Amino acid sequence: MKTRRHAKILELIQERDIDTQEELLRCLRGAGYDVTQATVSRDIKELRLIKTLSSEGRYHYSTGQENAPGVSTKFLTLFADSVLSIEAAGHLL
Amino acid sequence: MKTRRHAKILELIQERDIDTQEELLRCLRGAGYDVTQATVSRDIKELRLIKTLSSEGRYHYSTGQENAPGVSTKFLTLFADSVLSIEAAGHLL
DNA sequence: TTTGAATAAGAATTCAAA
DNA sequence: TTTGAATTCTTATTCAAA
Repeated sequence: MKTRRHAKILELIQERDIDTQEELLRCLRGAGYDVTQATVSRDIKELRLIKTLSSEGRYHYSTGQENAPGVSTKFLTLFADSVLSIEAAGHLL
Repeated sequence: MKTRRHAKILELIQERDIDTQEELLRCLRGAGYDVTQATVSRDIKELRLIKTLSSEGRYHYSTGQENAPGVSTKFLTLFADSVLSIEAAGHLL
């Protein structure tokens, strides 16, 4: 469960600008992850996300290393979906 | 004045682990910079410092790019001292 | 182990002022 | 422009619980 959520978080912060944990929380909930800010804070720590300053002078979350956009995002999405499938099919394995 | 303080901040966060702005504030005051947390917050933003997770799992401030240690720190110190000298000699120029 | 509720701790911003 | 005081906002942690 946590793994899937982590993948989703990485996906989210690459898709759009997430300024606060509250904002991330709303997005997660929109995606069906019903957690609280405390969990988001822990997730951010575990994922080693950082709050950086955008070119417009606003803070937002990002992974430290800039990864080639597109490819990694797609991989993450794929990964998240895979885990979802495995979990969904889990009882058949 | 701000420039000197900025240089000092960069020096400080490379010398030791600074976990919070309050801690940085104390160090700055120890170095003779009598400012408040509001100013430190702004300085951090202007310097684009980020809060990263150390290997021990603790948060601390750092510049984003890891720069070769030693050289840059010395340069910064030198720079800070230079500015100090210029300011001290300012009325003679 | 992972989580939430509540709280504490930390950081950003506002508003005034010099 | 830069700053501080006060405030608000944001985030980390504690403590209990499942």
